[in-house]
Amino acid sequence: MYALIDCNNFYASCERVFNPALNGKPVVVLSNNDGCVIARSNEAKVCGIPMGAPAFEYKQVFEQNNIYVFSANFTLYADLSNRVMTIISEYSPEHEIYSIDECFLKLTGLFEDLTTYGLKLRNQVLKSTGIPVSVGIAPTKSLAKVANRIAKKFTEKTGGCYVIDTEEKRIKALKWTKVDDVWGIGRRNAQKLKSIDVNTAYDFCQLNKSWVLKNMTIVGERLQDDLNGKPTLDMEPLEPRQSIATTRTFETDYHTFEELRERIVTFTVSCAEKLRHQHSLCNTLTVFVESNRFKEDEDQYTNQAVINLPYPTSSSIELAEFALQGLRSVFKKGIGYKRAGVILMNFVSENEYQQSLFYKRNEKQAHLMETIDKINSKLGQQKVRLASQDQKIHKMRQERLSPNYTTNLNDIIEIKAE
DNA sequence: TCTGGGGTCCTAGGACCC
DNA sequence: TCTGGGGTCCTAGGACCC
Repeated sequence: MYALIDCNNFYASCERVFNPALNGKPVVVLSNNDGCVIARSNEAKVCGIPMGAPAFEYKQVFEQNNIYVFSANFTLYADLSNRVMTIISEYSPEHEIYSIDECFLKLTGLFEDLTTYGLKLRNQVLKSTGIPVSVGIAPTKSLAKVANRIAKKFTEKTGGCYVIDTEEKRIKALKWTKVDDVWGIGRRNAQKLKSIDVNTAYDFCQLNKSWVLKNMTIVGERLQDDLNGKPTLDMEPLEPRQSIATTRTFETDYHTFEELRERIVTFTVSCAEKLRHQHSLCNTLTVFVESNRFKEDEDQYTNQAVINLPYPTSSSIELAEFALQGLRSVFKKGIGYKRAGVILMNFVSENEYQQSLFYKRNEKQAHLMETIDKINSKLGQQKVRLASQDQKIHKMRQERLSPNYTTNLNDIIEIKAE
């Protein structure tokens, strides 16, 4: 059996942990730049705020419904996520952290009643972290997803844990699940399926196998098997990332090369730090720039430069030089740039990689990077940085940022005695 | 005025080989 | 009129996830 543990409205729940006055109140969390809604408490969902809603369009709705609005505080969310995952991972020798707020467990050799087990897990996470989670348990991963949905939807009835352990329950659950809500069936395929009158997960499972293979590739075929109770999607081991990206939408449009340059260098350094953290070197670097697609009356332009590096590296200095080379080749005057980014890919391990006949890895720089990483991890991000980076830590709009309760001593919660 | 960010996997088609 | 056959590797773009 597999269990899927999913945090309820995770970011909104994180904001509530140290601010219990928010319990029972509608809460939304906004993306970077306070752009879009990326998390909603149940109360906010009831107010009709969709996922991804542009904040400025919903300003009135926020006010009319007394909604508590927060800028995304990813430092806080990442820290609370780690706490939740630590607890969950103690419940089984095999766990897979699927996203910041979801974790699969493989359950083998359990003697305990599964519902009891799930409820115990749920209660411990809630008690230890303040984060409410839902637990779904079933014979396959995709069915555990379905079970989780039921647990979340009918929290009062289920107590937040639902188990699919009989064929009757499986059929009933699949008939209840709309085809658009199936894990792995996105907008495109849902549309296609509905056009042939396939409306529920159950209908999808009844479909002819060759139709599924032809129209939804092997991905669809695997999903169908998995939903039919034949475990096809297994636990995936934790691997280093295959690509690392830093991309941003700017607060205003940039028109000059210099403005873009310092941002691109900072993006590159941020990617390089993550690259070194997983002990990889990269072989390919992509730089892209985009104009403001919402200003339809202005000239639109997007371009990217893909640079195949002459030797694999993780040095911020070297990568920044390549990134600037890329930026120079895509930069065009007279455009208002609204978004840009850097993507690293084609990684090799720091310890085993093909050396070049003509270039040698700069060992001095590798040591320098190690030292900079150590200083920054001790004294705070970007304390040591390249001169070509932003001179200021770049200000994005974050008007409603909550304190870093758990990661900054100055933000630690105060408890006042009467 | 304002509209996010970071990932993975699969396939078709091009370029190449003999 | 007619234009082979069988491979591999790479990449861009699509579809999906959170």
